Amino acid sequence: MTTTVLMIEDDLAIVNFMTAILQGNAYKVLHAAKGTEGVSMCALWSPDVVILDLGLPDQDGIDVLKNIRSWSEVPIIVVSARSDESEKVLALDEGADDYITKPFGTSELLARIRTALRHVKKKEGSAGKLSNGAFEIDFDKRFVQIEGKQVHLTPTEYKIIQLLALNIGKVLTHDYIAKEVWGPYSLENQSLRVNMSNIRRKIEVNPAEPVYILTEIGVGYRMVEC
Amino acid sequence: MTTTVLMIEDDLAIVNFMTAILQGNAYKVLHAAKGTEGVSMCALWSPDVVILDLGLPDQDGIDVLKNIRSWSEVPIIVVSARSDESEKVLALDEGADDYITKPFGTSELLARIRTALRHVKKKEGSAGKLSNGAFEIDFDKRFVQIEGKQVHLTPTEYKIIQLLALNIGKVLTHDYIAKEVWGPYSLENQSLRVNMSNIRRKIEVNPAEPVYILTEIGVGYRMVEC
DNA sequence: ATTTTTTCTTTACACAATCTTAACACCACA
DNA sequence: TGTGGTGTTAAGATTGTGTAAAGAAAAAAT
Repeated sequence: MTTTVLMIEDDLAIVNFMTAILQGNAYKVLHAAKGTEGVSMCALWSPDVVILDLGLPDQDGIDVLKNIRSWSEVPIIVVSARSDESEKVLALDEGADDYITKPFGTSELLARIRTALRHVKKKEGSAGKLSNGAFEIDFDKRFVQIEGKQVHLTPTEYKIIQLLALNIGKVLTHDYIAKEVWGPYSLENQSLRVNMSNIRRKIEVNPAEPVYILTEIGVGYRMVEC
Repeated sequence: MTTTVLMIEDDLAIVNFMTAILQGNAYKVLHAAKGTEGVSMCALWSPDVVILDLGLPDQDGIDVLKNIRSWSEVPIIVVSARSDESEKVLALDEGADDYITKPFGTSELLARIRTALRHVKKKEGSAGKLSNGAFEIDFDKRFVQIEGKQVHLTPTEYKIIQLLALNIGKVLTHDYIAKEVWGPYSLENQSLRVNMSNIRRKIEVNPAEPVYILTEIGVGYRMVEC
């Protein structure tokens, strides 16, 4: 389970330098040079942490911050050459988890990344496996079994079922699931219905009377405990 | 629900200044001048956030940090006059949630406090549970049980029952419930009566003699505490 | 580079759940 | 015996959901 860092930064010198450092510390590094590109990469790859430079050429960095924060809770560390207090306050209040002023030491950045990651790790709780009656899911191996037999799920189906399993017992709204799975792109979420139907055909004995994933009409879906 | 800040700081000038600022922003402020005192006050008062100055006279600030972190997950914002990178890294890795170097602006500190508080809020979830005799409602999971058995509620029914549960013991007027559930459009609400009847059929043993939700004739409805 | 396979999205429609409205029964009380 | 407030039931209208199928897009294989 490698940790992925998305760097949204236009200065190539910094990018190359930081990429080397991060890779040397066993992080996988993604890079976007523009804000718009950064937003879509964030949706596509779901990184574990985002490093955002506010001094981007194409778009106000704060807008990128707001955009990502509107549909994702990924930790965002803002990096800026400006040390105005007003900008710091703005960034932090718009949802940034940290704000570092250039120039900064690499070991400090690494430490702040570790700090940001601590927060999400705690939330996710225990990874590993979950067994719930005849239903089993292994998050590490990306593996779903039903009554001992493996079922094959497409990437989208797996994302959905993983989300429900990580929040077992809780009702997740259509909106929330859609944002987590598809990112900021507002598809008129019939895809979710179709996917759920396909999932049920694969994991339920009788898809018309589901046992594992129930519908809360008008609200969303819930994976039942036990 | 006031938010409490514990300041562990020996410089009285800073303490007085910061206390004024924090109180001006509706925080309740506790203060400890020594590390040992800080640890015990933290245990005693369970503040929502700790501001820790590393330059304490009696004890190494890092030890205070380690101590608190060994038994509490309260957000700790470290403040220091030293800007060594090594100290920052050490503090962050020992569990500090942030590190600010003196001198810093008050609005930045306030923003960082808000950021730290966001994290715990997220982790705590929203509301929690309420159990009232054989009646149980879990707001987080959107789950209602009566005598251990789950009852299925429609969206409207759930909104109503949630409203009553959140104001348990209080009488809520027809008008108030209608506005909360259906918005400002004042429909001549027979729907509320119908919904209440349906709710009672689901949660009461004998709907004709309700136990959980009582009618206050001419006024509204009330969920009784039991 | 081209074909084959898989996956994703959209459309359409049947069916089920929910909401609203209306009609009426009931009870307390004057 | 009315009257006002309330509870219950039923029916149509509305909205939400599940499923199948087909074309588009992406990934894998040749």
